[in-house]
Parts: sequence; structure tokens; C-alpha cells
Amino acid sequence: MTNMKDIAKIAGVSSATVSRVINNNGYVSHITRQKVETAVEKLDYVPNSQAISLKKGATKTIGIIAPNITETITVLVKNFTLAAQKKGYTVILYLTENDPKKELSALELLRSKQLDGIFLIIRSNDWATIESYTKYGPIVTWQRVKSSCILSVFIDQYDGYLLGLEYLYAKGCRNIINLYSDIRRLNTKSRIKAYEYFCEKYDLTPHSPEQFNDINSIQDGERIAHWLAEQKIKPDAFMTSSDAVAAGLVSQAKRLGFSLPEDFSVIGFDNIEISHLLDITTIDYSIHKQAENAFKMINNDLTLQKLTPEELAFTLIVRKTTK
Amino acid sequence: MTNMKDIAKIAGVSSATVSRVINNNGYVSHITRQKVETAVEKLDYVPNSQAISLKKGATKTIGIIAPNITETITVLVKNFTLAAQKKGYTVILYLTENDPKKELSALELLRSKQLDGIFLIIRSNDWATIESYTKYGPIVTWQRVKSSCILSVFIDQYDGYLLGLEYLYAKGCRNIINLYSDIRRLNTKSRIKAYEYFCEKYDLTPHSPEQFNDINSIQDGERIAHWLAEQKIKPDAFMTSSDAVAAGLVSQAKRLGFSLPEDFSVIGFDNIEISHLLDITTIDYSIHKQAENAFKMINNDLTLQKLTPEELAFTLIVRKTTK
DNA sequence: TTGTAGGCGTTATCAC
DNA sequence: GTGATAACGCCTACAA
Repeated sequence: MTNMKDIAKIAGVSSATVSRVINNNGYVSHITRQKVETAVEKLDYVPNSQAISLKKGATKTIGIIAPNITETITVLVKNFTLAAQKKGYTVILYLTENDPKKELSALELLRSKQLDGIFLIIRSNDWATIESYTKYGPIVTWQRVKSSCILSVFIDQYDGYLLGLEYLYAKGCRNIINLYSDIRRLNTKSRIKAYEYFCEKYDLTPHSPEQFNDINSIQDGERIAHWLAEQKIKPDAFMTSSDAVAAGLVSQAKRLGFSLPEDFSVIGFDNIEISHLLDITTIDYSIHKQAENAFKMINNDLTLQKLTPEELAFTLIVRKTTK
Repeated sequence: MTNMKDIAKIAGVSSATVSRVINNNGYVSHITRQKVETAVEKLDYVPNSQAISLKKGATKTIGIIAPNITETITVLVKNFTLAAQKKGYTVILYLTENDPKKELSALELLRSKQLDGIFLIIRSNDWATIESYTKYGPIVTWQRVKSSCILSVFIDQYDGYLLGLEYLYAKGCRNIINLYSDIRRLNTKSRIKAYEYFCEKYDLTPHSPEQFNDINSIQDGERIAHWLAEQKIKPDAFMTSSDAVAAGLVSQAKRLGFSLPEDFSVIGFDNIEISHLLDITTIDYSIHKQAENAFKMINNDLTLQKLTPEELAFTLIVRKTTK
């Protein structure tokens, strides 16, 4: 492979001068610049990025770590990547499949200097383990976490969740079931709180969170539809933790002969494509902006140039699964 | 950052020996190995990957290039990434947004040695330009291409397409419209051929390909639904180029009051999640295996250890948008 | 304005 | 078995 020395030789200058021309830094006379440039042209030369990274101690590469690629995660990956590319970063994608060991390998990339920073969308290891890696570079997460060194782009979902609950109440629903993703998560805890507050406000009896825990996928949503079909006393609404769950529930319910919103209402969460396609009422909280903010946080940690984060807000998108 | 020299000093050996221990190569006495290992432990040392890449002239990194992340591309990205990780590769994701310049930047990563190979899912530049990069490393594409140096995981879609056509005919459809993605593509040309053969076989008059060209997204599918509503003489079936198009068409048609398959039939292509959710009859051609094959091809080019590709086949998945 | 030389952290080829 | 030492290709003081 052709390198600086080759260029230097052809152009009749030293490699230091070549470097100056390439990087536009330091004084170079017009004539030498020209000579170097033609040599570069002639030999079809590009600098070796390994060498640059080694020298500079930075790779301009950020890692995205996620268990898998759901539609919601796609939105995050896409917008984060685009934002990063715009600033000259390159993005690696690391899929952990919820295996803590694989996540560790990904974190090791930060330690071994292959990555300048990490966007850890959903973690597999405990926070303490992850925290220990922040000394090698910035780590930002999509989850909610109490930590002084791991940054987060979360928004407290209390308000958003309540928005949905109140809407259901206004439309006459009194027996609402909450489909939670993981009751150990801080975000879920916020939702539970919102639900409890809601029940107290309207004097309703809440169901226990444990009853509908760990409901995350399209398939989980479909299972809920089957469960519903077997119930004597049916609820009149479902609040879900994601559009994926809502999609599974709605589509399977229709297959089983239910009509929405006549038989019951459903509200999703995320406002991704699928909710549009299936006309599911959902709560938007600008995931794409969260992704951009995640990049901005990492960028701000890595460089002097500070980017200001986007304002985030909840919006209820009313479609056809609510009255 | 702590490096080999530090370890060498602590362990009282040379850095050459440290290297031998780390890489398990060459003779090292049990006692020195021990000393080195405790030093590594003590200083919490990891080798710097830039230095290794520079020395070895390879990064163990493969790039995935795509215009954006659709659901189909997600399947490719996911399975390619998983396969690559399994073999110790790391994957970078580069989104071009159909901008040839951005694609060029991505290809430059191969030239500048940041990437060992590339999976170019969908290209933006002409093949000749892309071909010129194959001298820097293997390039595999998902598209169909006639080239001696760009590899491809395509399968000729003639058979798959005919499968759908024949099924529609068997169910009584005689006025079928084909929604093509891009009539300049070789794959589309195969579909057109299948359609022409089909029409001849059953003595039907084919419509011109230009009439329904460039139909790719959910939104495009929705537009077709509106178009359909305005037609006096309506077709009785649609063959689409992707589940995304089919999904847009089906969901919008339902909103406009059509019922499927009574009013007309639709067959998708890809068999991704959305077609399951919307009960769309579709043609499966194992995209996930194609992704694995793409990785295997790159791997086989890069290493001695050869992986054997998966067999691919078309299957018609009958659901509720056909009789 | 340009050149020299040292170093970034490894690996690999020699000697010993 | 182990240790110098020379690359890998680039950047950057420091000199000139």
C-alpha cells in the first residue's frame, strides 16, 4: 500500500510536508503543495486510518449497543447514526442478544480504544459493572438510571402515561389493564405510580403490577389477546408499554373476532410505523430526538464544541383503537 | 494508558515476552507467564486495538452500507451482524440516505483500511464506481449485479414471483397489477419476465411495467389504495415488490372501506413481521439466510477457513389477503 | 517554509 | 526461553 513516504519521495519533499498538506496545517508554499497534491493524485493515496487513530488516541467511532433490533430500536439506531455521521463519526453496531458476556465484549471495545464512546440503548449487565467502564469514555443510555457517570436520555414517563390514562377515562373506560414491560425498571415504576395516582383520583381499584409484568413483544401482545378471549369479565381498555405489544394485541384480537374500539380500547407507546399502519392510538415521545440527544451528549463529552439538546414532550396520537 | 512496556517493567521481562503471553504464541516458561499474567491483572491492562490493526493491516471490522433502515433491511443488518460477531468481527453501519457522496465516504473507509470488507445492501453509485473499490477488499451486495468482482447474495426472483402469480390465477384472479420497485433493476426485470410469461401462458393482456414503477414504501402503497378507489374498472389482485408496499396498500384500502380478499387480493414479498401482523399473503425467500450468506462470502474472501453458504428457496405464505 | 527525529503500542524476526 | 530491535504509517515538536 502506498504511504506518506512514497508520496514524499515522488514529490521530492519530506513526509512531514506531506502531512502538512494533507491536513492543511502549518505553512506550506504554494508550489510544494501543488507537487504533493499531484503525487497524491498520481499514486491514488489515502492516509491509513489505523495509523491516525493510533497517533491521535481516538477513532472517531461510537458504538451502539442493543440486545436486538426492534422497530423502536431501529428508530434510535437510525437517528443516532445519522447525527453521528453528520459530525464525522462512524458508528458500530453491537448486538448482545441480552447476553451480559456479549455486552461486556462490546464495553471492552471502549477500553481497548476501538471506540470513543458508547450509546448503550438497553443494558444487560448491572449498572455498577457498566459504570466501571465510564473511565474509558462516555457512556449514554436510553434507560433511566441513577448514576453520576452514566448519562441518560430518558424522560420520566409518568406524565406521558397519565396522558393516556386520562384520555381513556374521559372516553368512559373504568376497567383499565396495564401491560408492563419490566416492573424493576425505573420507567415502569413511574408508570405504576401514574396508574396508582390515577386510580386514587377517580376512586378505582387498581390491579397489581405483577399480574401483567414482562410483556414486551408482539408475541406477548398476541398472548394477551388469547387471555382476554377466555375472561368472563373483560376489561374495557389496555395501556401498553410499547407499540409492539399493542400491535400484537390488536391484530390478534381482531383475528379472534373482537372489534376495536367497540369491545375495548388500546393505547400504545412510541408512535412507530406499526402503530400508524394498524391505526393504534399511541403516545409519542419523540424517540428520534432522544437519539439525537444521545449523540449530542457523547459529542459534548468528547469535544469542546457543545451541541444543545432538543426539548422533548409527550403527545397523545389519537387513532382508531380508542373511542 | 497502561501499555505493554508497563507490564514488561512490572513483570521484569521484555515486551516481546508480554506479547507472547497475551497472544499465546511462542515459548514462554510457566513461571514468566505467571508473572506477566499477574502484572496484567494488577495494572488492568488491555492491548490497544489501533496498534494491533496498524501492525496487522486488518481491523476485523466489516461495514454495512444501506440507504436507510427499513424493516427488511433490519432483518439483513441483524443477521449479518450476528454472524459477523460470532466470528469475532465488529460491524459498522453506514447510512447513505441514497446520497452517492455519502456512499463514497463509506467506500473510502475500505480504502483507508478502516474496514476489511463491505456488505453493500443497496447501492447509490453506479456499479463501475463501486467495482473500483473491490481492490481494497471484498464487497458483497444484496442486489443483483453482473460483475466479476462484486459478489452478490441475490436469488433470481423469477421463480418466486411466478409462484405468487400462479396462486392468484388458481384463485380466479385474471386482472393482476404488478407494483414494481425499480424497472431498471435486474431483479425487477426478472419479475417482469415472469409476468409476461404468465400472461402468455394464460392468454391475458399484460399491463406495461412503466405504469407501476418506483413503488417502494408504505406511503407508496397507501397512494395505490387511493388510486384504486378512483378507478372505474378495478383490478382483482396486486403483486407487490415488498411487504412494506403491500402493508401500505392493505391498511389504507381497509381505511377506505375495501375488504380483502373479497374486493381484491394482495401478495407481498419478504415475509417480514409486518406481513404477519396484517395477515398479508407473502413470498418468503429467507432474507436472514441471505444475510448470513453475505457474511460468509466476505469471510471466505478474507480468511482461509471457508464457510458453506445456506441453500435458499421460495415459499408462498398464504394468509388473509388472498382467497 | 521545510526537514529531522521521536513516538503512538504492537508484532515479528533475529539473535543469544 | 527470552530480549533487542525494526517495522506498521502517521503526527508534531524542534531545528534549521
